[in-house]
Amino acid sequence: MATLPILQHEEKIIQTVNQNPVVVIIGETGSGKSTQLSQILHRHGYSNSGKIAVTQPRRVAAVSVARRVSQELGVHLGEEVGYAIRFEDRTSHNTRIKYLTDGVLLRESLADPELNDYSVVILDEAHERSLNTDILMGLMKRLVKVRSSDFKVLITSATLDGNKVSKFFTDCPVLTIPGKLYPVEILYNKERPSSYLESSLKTALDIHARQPEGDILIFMTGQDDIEKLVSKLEDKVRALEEGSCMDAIILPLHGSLPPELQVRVFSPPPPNCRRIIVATNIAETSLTVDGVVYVIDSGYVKQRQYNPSAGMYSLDVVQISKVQANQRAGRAGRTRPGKCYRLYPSRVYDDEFLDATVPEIQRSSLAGCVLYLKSLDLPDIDILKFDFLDPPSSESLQDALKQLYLIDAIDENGAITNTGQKMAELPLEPSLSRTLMEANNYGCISEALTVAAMLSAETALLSAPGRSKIERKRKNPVTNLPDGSGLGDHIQLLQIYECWDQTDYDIGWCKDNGLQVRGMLFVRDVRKQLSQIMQKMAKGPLDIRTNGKGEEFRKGYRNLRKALCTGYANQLAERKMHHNGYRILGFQSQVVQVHPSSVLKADELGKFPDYVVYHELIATPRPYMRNVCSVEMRWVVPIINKLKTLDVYKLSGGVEHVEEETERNLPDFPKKDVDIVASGDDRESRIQAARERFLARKGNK
DNA sequence: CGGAGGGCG
Repeated sequence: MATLPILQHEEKIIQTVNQNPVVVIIGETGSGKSTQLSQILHRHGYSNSGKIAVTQPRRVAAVSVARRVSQELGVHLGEEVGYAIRFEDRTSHNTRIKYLTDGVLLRESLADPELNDYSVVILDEAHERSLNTDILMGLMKRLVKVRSSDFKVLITSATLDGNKVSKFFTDCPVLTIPGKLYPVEILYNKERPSSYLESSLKTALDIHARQPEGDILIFMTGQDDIEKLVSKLEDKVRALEEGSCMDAIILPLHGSLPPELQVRVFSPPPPNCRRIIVATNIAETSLTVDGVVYVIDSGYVKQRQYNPSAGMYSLDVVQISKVQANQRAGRAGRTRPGKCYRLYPSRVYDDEFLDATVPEIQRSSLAGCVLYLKSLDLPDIDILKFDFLDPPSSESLQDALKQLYLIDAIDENGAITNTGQKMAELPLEPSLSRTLMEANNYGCISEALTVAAMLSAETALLSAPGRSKIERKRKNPVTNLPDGSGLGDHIQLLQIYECWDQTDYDIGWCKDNGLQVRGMLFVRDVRKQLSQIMQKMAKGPLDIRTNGKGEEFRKGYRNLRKALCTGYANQLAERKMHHNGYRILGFQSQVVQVHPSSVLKADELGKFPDYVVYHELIATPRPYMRNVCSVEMRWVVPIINKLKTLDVYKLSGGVEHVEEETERNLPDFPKKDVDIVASGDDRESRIQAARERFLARKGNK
């Protein structure tokens, strides 16, 4: 234990913490910061007046670090040392050191914004800049002022942006704790390769043929590239003359790989055999592979980003940041000196890579975040001027306000409503919380709970190897899986869960139908958690039983779809007259399609419904609505009316300067477009009226 | 008809 570098700095750390409310700790990999900082503070009495909280961006980390620390202190996990993650709280009144995910601490701060349980909060892995950690940093900055002397905040960060964090916390001190990494030699390509797939292949084979033993870790961007590279590597390795060099096994590693295949990277290779692991950035932080001596870094990563003016996400391949490049290189030096082959020139690293990854808060829709901050009701905090380490654009904040207004979470002045306050209690995206609120009024809360839970797990539902097969199955009536009665994907998700429910949560049934067991169990947990929160809010019994093909089924799921329409008022689309493209309402004008994987059915004329709500817009690179639900025009009318009263300036509390009225894209078909649609009649006139009022309002500005 | 990096309540 004495070998951990951080322990040699114990005195300095305590002295600095004594004298400062906030301290930034730059702890390199292997410094022991995650396990030792809490213990050091504990030893020096910081846990006497309250608990020491240590946040982690990931659950597994919170659990495993807590376990380690409890062992080191020789106590039972859950006593002096415990952890809290979603669905699981292993702490007691004895707990002095509590590891928790950043999300859990945020939830706790909803109940007690001053976090009076804690004397110290350590935000670990803050350099990863997770959305929740960024919000927490903003809250901590306020809290150290409010709670003054008895409260300490420690933030761990990376070398490259430690000073930035320090500046944010009014120039607090920065302590650097060296790590225990072995040196890693960095080798650059002279030029950027035309194909980083081919370049990785060549580099890997080169290492395999010429370098001493040690595993190779290759960072690629996604499943597709990984599969291609794995198969090429297998061909080449097989073609090598026997005995000319050692054996090699090739292992893919990415998130949609089933867990039993993921854990293969944790078992050591047979003797005289080299492992070549081809991974996404899952191997950058989430999973640590032992035995890696060589890293091949493509310099790219797949990143999800949100465009607030279009209300759309895209998944793009982008260049990594310097922090990421260093993190990747560090993976080669965990067991002995290693080498990192960067498939790009050093000038690209120097001149083109950003210092740090663009924080998630600048790449996400902020509706949930803004609702959360509003619900805290901090008198001294103005949401639009909330002090973030890296503030999101005002465009993004206004988009969030607009969305929250459309789903009744805030009023026209931007103040949180009673509905909004309740919505914030639910661990869901605002659209889904709003759907639950509404479903409660329509007597379909059970169905809505299921839909919300299913969508919370969505990506974890389909098993990886059969993904494309399942997608085909979704269309193909040969399968036993229900088809959403043609009404869309939300309904299908509900029906799938109800089928599973009827098998008494049979695991075999999941496997037979190509559904991930872990994903479905997660859905059941989420549904239970949501039910409990709803019961508590209702202050009375709520019929949350799953009742299979009951009332809602017979009524064409009308109540549920109506509730979804209200919840997704900010994600509404109207079909173009002459084809099956949709225009989305409330964002800048654009035409989108229903995602090909959708089970939404066209009518006998081949037309989709006039109106749908969608769970997500994704450009890949063509714009699609993913997970759509058919809704009726008369449910849509009040939403269109609300869109007309939208005044972002007022929503912002009249304080923020709004540059220019963004186009609302209210329904306004060109005159020549006289294609007759099912519900044509009074739709046309309403649309015309809406258009005129909108234009009139615009003219007034 | 298209494609899914990672993570959290």
